[in-house]
Amino acid sequence: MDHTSSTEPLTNNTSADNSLDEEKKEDVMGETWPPPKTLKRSGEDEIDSHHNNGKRARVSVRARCDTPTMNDGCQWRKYGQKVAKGNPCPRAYYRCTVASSCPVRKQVQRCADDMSILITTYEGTHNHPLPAAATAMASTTSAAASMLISGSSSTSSRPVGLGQSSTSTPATTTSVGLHGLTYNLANGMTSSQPRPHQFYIHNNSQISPSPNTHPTITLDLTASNPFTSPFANPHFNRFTSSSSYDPSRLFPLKSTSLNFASMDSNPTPTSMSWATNHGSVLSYGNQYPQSNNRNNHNLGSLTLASRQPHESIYQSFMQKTSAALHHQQQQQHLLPDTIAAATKAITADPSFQTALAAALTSIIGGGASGGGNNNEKVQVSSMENLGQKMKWGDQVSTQRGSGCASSFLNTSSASNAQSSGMMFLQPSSAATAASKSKSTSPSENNNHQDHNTN
DNA sequence: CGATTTTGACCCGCGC
DNA sequence: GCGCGGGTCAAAATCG
Repeated sequence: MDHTSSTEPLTNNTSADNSLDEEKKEDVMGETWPPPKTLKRSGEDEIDSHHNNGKRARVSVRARCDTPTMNDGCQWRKYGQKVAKGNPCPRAYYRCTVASSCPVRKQVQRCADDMSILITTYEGTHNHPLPAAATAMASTTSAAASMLISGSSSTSSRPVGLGQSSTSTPATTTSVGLHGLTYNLANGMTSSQPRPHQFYIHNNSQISPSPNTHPTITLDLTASNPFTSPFANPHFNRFTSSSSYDPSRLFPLKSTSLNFASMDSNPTPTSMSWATNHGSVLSYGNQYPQSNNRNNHNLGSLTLASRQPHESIYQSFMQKTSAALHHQQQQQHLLPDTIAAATKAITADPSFQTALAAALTSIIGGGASGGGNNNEKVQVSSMENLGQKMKWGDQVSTQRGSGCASSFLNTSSASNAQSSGMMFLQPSSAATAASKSKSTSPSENNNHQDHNTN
C-alpha cells in the first residue's frame, strides 16, 4: 500500500485498554492512516519513514472460511476490490466503520490454491473501543504485530544479523526482527495430519508485495502440516522462492521455530515434541485420537490437554514447553542456548502471551463469533490470567455463525502460505525480541499496543 | 432514505 | 520514461 503512515500494530483495543487507547491513539497513532479522502500518499510516507522505516505492520490471518469475509466482530465497509496478479480471486478492501476516523483497513482474499482459505490482512490500529466480539481478534493481531514491530525496532537499534532478508527488496527486508516465530495453537488432530494454527512472521507482505511493503505476520489458522515449519510446505516454498526467498538464510544454524501443534503420535494427552528440519520446531498440543479426517473442516475447537481440567492452559503450556525443550535438548543435543532462548522467548514475551491468549480466547471464549456478545468480555490481561479463567478441557463450541470466526481455528490440510520472505526466528532473536518487547512495553499489558517508539 | 457495495478511473511506487 | 500492479476514490447501483 502506499499509505504508510504509521506502523502501528494493528489494533486492538482490547476492552481492557480502550480508554488508554483513545489517548494513545493520538500519539502513537495519531497519524491516522491515510486521511480519508485526500490521500496524500507521499506525505504519509514521510511521517512513516520517520517512525518506522516506512513500514507498517500488518497481520494476515489465514483461515478456512466459507463466507465472503471473516466475522471478526468489527464493522467494515468495502471500499474497493481488485484482482491481484497471481490470484484469480479478487481482493476486497475494507475499512473499519466502527468509528468514522478509524484508520484500520483490511484486505480479504481467497487463497488461490485453496479457495476455502480466506486470507485477511489487517493494517492499522483502531482508534476506538472495540466491541467485545472483536477484541479477541484485535488482540491477537495486535500482539502479533507488536511482536513484529518490536522486533523491527530492535533490529534497527542493533545491527545484528537478524533480519536478513529474504526479500530482494532491501527496503522491505530490513526490519523485522522477530522472524518466523511459528506458533501453532493446535487443536486436535490426527497424526497424519495435525494441523495447527500457525503464526508466521515474515518480513514481507504476502498479499501486497509492494516494495514498500510492511512487515507482515501471518496467523495461519488453517493449520497445515504437522510440525511443519512452513518450509516444509510446498506452497510455502513456492511462494517464497518466487520472491527470492532463500531458506538458507532463514534457517541459520540454530534457527528455531516454535510450533504448538497437536500430534497424535504422541501418547501424552498434551504432547510436545521437537522436530528438526533445518531448525527446530517445537510442537505442543494434544492429540485427537479420533479424528483423522484429512480435511478437518469441522475441527474448530482448541482442546488443550483435555485431561488436565485444573491446570491452566498457560501454566501447563509453559511447563510443558519448558520440559519438552529440555527433553529435546537431551535427545537431540540441542544447544543449550537454543533451548534457553526459545524458552525465554516463549515465557517472556508478553506479546506472544497476548497473542496466544487472544487466540485461545477467541476460540474457547467463542467471543469473536457473530457480532456482538458484549457481555462475554473476556479480559485477558495476561496468559496467567487467561489460564485462570480457562481450564484445560474447555471445549470450544464450533459456532457456525455468519462469519468465519468460528472456522477461524479450524484445521485443514493444505495451508499455503503464500508468503514471501518468511523468516524463522533464531533463538537469539527470539530472546532479544522477547526481552525487548518486555522492556519496551509494560509487559503485563496484554494488548499492549505497541508503543512503538516512533 | 441512508448505508453499503460495485466498479471503472485514477494515483503512486517500482522495475525495466 | 513507460508499463505494471497495488491501493484508493467516488459516482452509480443496490440493499434494507
